[in-house]
Amino acid sequence: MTYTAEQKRNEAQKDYNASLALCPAGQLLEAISSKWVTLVILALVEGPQRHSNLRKTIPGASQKMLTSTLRSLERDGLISRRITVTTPIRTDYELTSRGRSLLPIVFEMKKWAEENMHDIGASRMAHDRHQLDFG
Amino acid sequence: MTYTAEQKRNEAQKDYNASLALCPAGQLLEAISSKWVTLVILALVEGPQRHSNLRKTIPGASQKMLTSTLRSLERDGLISRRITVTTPIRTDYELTSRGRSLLPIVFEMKKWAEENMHDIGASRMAHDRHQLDFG
DNA sequence: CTGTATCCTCTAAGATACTG
DNA sequence: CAGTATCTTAGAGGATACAG
Repeated sequence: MTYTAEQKRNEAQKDYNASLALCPAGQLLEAISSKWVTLVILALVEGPQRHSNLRKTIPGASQKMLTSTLRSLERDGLISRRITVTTPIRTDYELTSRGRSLLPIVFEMKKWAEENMHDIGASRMAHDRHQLDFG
Repeated sequence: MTYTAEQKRNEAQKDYNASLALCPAGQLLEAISSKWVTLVILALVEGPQRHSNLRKTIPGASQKMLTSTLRSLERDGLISRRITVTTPIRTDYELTSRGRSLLPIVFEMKKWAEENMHDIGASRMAHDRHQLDFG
């Protein structure tokens, strides 16, 4: 049985993905770059927040997404969860020191996003219009 | 017709998503945080690269994903594409100045990821083991 | 070499309802 | 209030074949 160059390349890809998955950065970038991670971290900058409070602060996230984002961050040791067994129950989320070590990056991303939002919007429109004309 | 508090909250969410989508940061974070964006940008740090070269540098990405990532970055004005009409055809991708303005952030993310990869791996294992025992 | 088009699968994520 | 479970669906992404 023979392979084309294309097929060989596909095999190489599979091997690569199976073993190292991605470059060192890649693994964590996925964890950090989830749609809501940055927003949750920013919401916790000022201090511990209750679950219900986070929902108000980040109305774009469904409860399901919020919970799963929080679980994921907890698993990675970026936030901690403290439960107070009252009725009704109460839970507070807080950045760990490792979570706080991400703050400089998160702030920079926020800053960059705010500074470039306008221009990127313009680029997109220009690009899309060009697609309409010639695409 | 009456609504429960839960339903009202869901409605509020929809409105929010429909109008502002997300906070200023959110819009762009999605663009930046795609699985391959960081890797492509890092691959272009040293200078322009051909399509085939990028495939070699980032073997984890299928051609489809690579192309669509490149298109997305081009649309946002973060990279430029120059085509040379020879046979076979040749295309080179290069960071624009706006793309280069992302480099400090990308480097910091890479650095953070490398520094914390080990500890986060440990946290995950501990967390997962706990789940097995008590979850 | 660089890309597009097709098909197909599988997961992310929303809606909803329910438990402690 | 905080969280889980279930159902369902849109879309991301892989495999493959083809085109300029």
